[in-house]
Amino acid sequence: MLTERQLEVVLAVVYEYIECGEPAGSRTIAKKYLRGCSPATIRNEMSDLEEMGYLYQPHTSAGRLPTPMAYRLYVDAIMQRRRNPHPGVNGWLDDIRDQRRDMESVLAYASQLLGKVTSYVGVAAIAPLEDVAIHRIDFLRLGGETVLMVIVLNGGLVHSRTILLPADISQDMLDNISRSINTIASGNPWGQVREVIYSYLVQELEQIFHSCREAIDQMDLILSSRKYRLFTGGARYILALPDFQDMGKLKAILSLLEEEKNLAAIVEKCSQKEGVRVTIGDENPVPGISSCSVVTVASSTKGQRAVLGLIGPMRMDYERSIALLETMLKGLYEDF
Amino acid sequence: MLTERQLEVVLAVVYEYIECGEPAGSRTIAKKYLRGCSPATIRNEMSDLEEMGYLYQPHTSAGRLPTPMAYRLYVDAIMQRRRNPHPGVNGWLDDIRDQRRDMESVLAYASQLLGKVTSYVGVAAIAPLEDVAIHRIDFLRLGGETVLMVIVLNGGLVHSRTILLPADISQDMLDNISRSINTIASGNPWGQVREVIYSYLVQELEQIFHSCREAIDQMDLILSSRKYRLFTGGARYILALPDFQDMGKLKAILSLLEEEKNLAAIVEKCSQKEGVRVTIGDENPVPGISSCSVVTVASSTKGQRAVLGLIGPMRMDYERSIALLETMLKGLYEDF
DNA sequence: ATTGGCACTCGATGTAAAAGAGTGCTAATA
DNA sequence: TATTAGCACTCTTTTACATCGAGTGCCAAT
Repeated sequence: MLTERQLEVVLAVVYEYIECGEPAGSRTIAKKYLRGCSPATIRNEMSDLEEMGYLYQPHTSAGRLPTPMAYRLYVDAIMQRRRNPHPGVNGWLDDIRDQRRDMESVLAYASQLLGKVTSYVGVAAIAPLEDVAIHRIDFLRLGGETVLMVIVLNGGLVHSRTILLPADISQDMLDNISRSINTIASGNPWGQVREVIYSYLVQELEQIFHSCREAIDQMDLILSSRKYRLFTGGARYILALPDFQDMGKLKAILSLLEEEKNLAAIVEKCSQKEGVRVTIGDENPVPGISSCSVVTVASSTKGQRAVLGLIGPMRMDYERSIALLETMLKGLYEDF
Repeated sequence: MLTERQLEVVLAVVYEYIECGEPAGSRTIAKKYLRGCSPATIRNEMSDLEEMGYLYQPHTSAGRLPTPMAYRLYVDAIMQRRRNPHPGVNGWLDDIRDQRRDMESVLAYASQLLGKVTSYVGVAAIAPLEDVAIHRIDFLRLGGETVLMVIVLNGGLVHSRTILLPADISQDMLDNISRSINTIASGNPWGQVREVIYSYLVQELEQIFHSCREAIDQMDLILSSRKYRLFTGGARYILALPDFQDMGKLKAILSLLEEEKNLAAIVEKCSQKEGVRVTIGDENPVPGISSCSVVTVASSTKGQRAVLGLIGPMRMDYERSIALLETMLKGLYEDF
């Protein structure tokens, strides 16, 4: 569909706009990217490309801007190419290694780092895989009717949830229950042991079984829904970007970050396949950030699925973002 | 120092500015607040008040704005008065009761609620008191060298931390250690049992003691530092306020929210005494938000110190904010 | 098919005048 | 002596208008 030169022009416009943040004129493109052509030629091509939906003018006397279609073209082109690892990541990873123990704080820190070095919003997320084995389940009486249920999955992911259990079940009884449950569950995925545990609880705790309903429900919630645990960082840095001087956009993105649900939708959508994924503008499942792009990289090992991501303006530096995320996730996986 | 009428004028200017967000002119003040005087009289008073440092003009032909001193006067006046409970809080508390179990999620939700209904930034924090008794300490082997240490305090506060312990200490051994420690610690504050636990670990775990160093360190960190666990919510709503149209201020406040350390400083300072505390502009320990005010209310029970707060522009609605926080904290304490 | 030339468009920038809000001062007043 | 009306003055905001310049579209020449 597109001639060789048209492709060159589109990519040049995208590149130029990502670099400089201003509409690219025919003159600039001719001089910086297609030396063989005159501005007039570029103008003709641009005019055609505008009809085709790749470019548009904010007003008559301005240069051309890329449409989401053009960004898509550009990103697909990048993805074909071989990427170099992002420099500097190793140093940051050393920082992480030095100071952080558990997955939670590693990811929290990683998301902040991502935000800081890119000026976009950093995202990190982790969720258990469907078939992850349970490592152990413990119950700790907090006092009164409340009991803390701690579920540790193989791979080190820890979930804790407060549930209500009758006050007359002592800690010793809880320990016994936990021991029995662990005998059944430990090393197996929830799907395989759910029924067994259920019937164990039914017969063992007959008299108080109705109260255990909630424990089972919560286990289901944690172990079946496989919700992502989300971390974001660096929101403050986007304020410096020219693209977010508009309060409307700013509000949309801050709302997104505060609404766990929407952020989860984005991460979920992006993480369906392994590796890098770029979602441009309207391709995002969340309305309101249709002028933003999301770059994510996902990977699974040891029963967990981890996602690192960056949310930035549509004219974000895709090439660098992708390289950074890939290098970082790879580095993190070497440690954990 | 201030005559009766001067006081009236200052308070009127503050009130007017809080209400309308624009500099108050002599005419307005005379018409809306001091009917007995003419604008010219008010002008004279204002001029004196400006010399005294209570008011200032952004430029010659504008009305007067309150200085932090004036806000202080205004807030002190409010604090003298009896406050009515904030309406609507009971409904929100019902929401919280229905859906949330543990302190963590209650406070997270509360902070979001506070932000949403005021358009300021909501803050919630909780920390153990110095003499809080330990309820129990457990160790859960996560796999490899990592062990999850869970410390439950009387009152329901739960701290967990991943520590490293040699892989050859089995879960059974961990359970034994935990049992012994709990026999010593349960029901007592850390300060009283620290040494006993220390020497127990020394003699019991002689051969691996050096590895337990970290466990003790982490206990100290959690139990002695009594750091606040912080929650913030509603940052997105301040974007709509005219006071935060300025990117500089916005950046300052977002940075504050992302920097746990600074936020902790604010909460700590505000929570030194019981009840309501208002910190205006420069009175805040954190530079950068010198154009903001912080209203907090603190209270201690059951071994915990809880703080609710609002961070808003200096011209925030102090009266409503104070009422809201007081009503809310009181309501939360009835439940927990 | 490409290019140079040129008229045209439209936002950005700058300047000047007018409008409006509010003050400070002075002289009159109670 | 404290208050007030009146008025000149200051400074921002708004509006209008001219200018500039980047960039286009189109046409005729190559």
